[in-house]
Amino acid sequence: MDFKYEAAALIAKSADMSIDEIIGAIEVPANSDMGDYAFPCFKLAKTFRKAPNVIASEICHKIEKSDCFTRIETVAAYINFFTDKSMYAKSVLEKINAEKEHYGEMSIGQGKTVIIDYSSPNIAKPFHVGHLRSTVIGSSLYNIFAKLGYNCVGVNHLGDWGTQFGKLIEAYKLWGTKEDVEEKGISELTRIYVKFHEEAEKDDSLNDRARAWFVKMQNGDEEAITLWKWFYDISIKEFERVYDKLGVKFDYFTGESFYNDKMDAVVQELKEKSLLVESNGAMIVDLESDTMPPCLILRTDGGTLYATRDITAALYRKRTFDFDKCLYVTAIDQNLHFAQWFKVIDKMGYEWAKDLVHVPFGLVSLEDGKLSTRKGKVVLMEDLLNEAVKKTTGIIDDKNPDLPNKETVAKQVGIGAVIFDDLYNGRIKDIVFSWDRMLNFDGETGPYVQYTHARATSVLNKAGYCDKMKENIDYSMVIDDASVEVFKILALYSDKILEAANRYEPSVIARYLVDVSQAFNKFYHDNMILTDDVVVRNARLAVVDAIKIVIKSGLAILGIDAPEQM
RNA sequence: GUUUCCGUAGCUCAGUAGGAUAGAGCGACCGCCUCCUAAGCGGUAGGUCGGGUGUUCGAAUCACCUCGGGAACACCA
Repeated sequence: MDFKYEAAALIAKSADMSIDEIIGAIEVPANSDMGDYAFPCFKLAKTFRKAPNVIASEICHKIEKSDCFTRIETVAAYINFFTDKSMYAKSVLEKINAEKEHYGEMSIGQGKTVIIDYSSPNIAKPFHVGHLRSTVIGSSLYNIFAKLGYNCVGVNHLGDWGTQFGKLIEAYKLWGTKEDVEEKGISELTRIYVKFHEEAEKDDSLNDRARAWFVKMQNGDEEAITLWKWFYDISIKEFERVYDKLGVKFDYFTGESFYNDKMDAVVQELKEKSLLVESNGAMIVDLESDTMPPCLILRTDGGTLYATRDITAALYRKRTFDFDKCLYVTAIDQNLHFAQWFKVIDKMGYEWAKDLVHVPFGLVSLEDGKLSTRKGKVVLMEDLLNEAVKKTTGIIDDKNPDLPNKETVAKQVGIGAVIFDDLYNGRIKDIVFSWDRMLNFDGETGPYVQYTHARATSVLNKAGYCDKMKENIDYSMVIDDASVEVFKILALYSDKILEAANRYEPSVIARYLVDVSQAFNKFYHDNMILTDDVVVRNARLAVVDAIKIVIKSGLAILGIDAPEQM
């Protein structure tokens, strides 16, 4: 039973309109004194040529009786519906109990593919807090679209090709040793990379030698490729360690190098379509008629660029996966870049250019300014995660010293806190990294949601909750305000997933989980669950069980574990 | 200069396909564990929704202007 749909159907019949015209306008009033669902009649004023409040009362008069609602009344231009509380409780709880972890899933994405390009760090550079956003936002979008039934393809478009590797090879030849690189990994590669830039300031010939190395790489020179592959493997090993901690997965690690041998054909295609023009020695696609700066395709020396590789990758992905959407989760400062090459795809005559979506997020900076690998001004991802786990361990020792699996829980909670913090606010917001905020576990945080889940689990365990208790539940036992508030929120789950997908905004889910948690904690506070009255007890346990299912499911969407105890 | 993003409580932010008295959390102050996990719950204090004009029955939400902050803008990614 869908109460919102039922309300829309009643209005539609009474006003002689279609349900589709009505249902989008149905609201859930902020204050339950005004009902559980409401329909504002202002918009009908023009069609009916009457005052909104007159329309409201006329429609209201004609509405037929329904078992779903105990009361339907008019307040000014609003028609307010008061649900039959126990029927409402029954419909929400039975649905969740029947669907379990599949509750909230939809099939609108059935047979469609969405590619999500996320994380995509540069090889040979440290994985720092600036990389967290793309990683967790993309990973969460993957889960969100999967809930809608889409076939999701997660791609880590590694920055693993380009002149920077020529620089690295030259730097290694000059100042590096096999032992140091093997022992210290990326930090050693970073050291010699930074040194290269310092030295190149004084001696420009270093840059020439670096470019020469890159040309060798492109031509498959054995020494160059061996070194490159070595740096690549070292980096991937460190990245994998971070991904494991974060619980993030990818279907493909096809980075930029993957497209090295596929770009010639694209350049050729651009030429054939007369889009490529020469400008100051470089080859560009002119976008003046689209009020954008030109898109650079080939450098003066014939080398490819970022845009060349992205265009090539998009064509490859369309051919290989025939996607319905391809999402690029990158920082907002790349806005122009994406707008430019999306336009180039469009100019090439591909109608699917409209399916390419840049999902931008705000910049991360430190309290004293920008993150900078070269200046050593970074907070490493591993340090952050370790610190969060350490802090959590301390809290557990303090609050729940006898907790079993302490280490596992500390990881789940500490890392959950970091992920949740990133996903809680709108992705477009800039973030100033703060240890204090990151390690605060009170209020609207991951640990708060996890704690709520642990509390719910604890009650269920104490009750020895089992299938037998789910039989013959008397839903009239859970019609108090706190319970009804819980049902209203639980009923919104699939709407929220859909909204999160439409807006490419995981924060919709994160905020929803806080709403669920707040509703539960109020319910928990107001209602003694484990009472002697078995009828009341079983009804309340059903509420707790439903909440547990939804919180666990929602946290999973964000990529966060839901410990049973903490 | 052009383009673009942002501006809501002391701080961090929700709320923007226009709708019933602008919401949380943190911080501050005051309460609540002989009762299911106090990483919790309740309460108090705190707001010219940057400013202006317009559209509308109705604007934090839309349009135009303006102020303030960030970012991008040719051979890096």
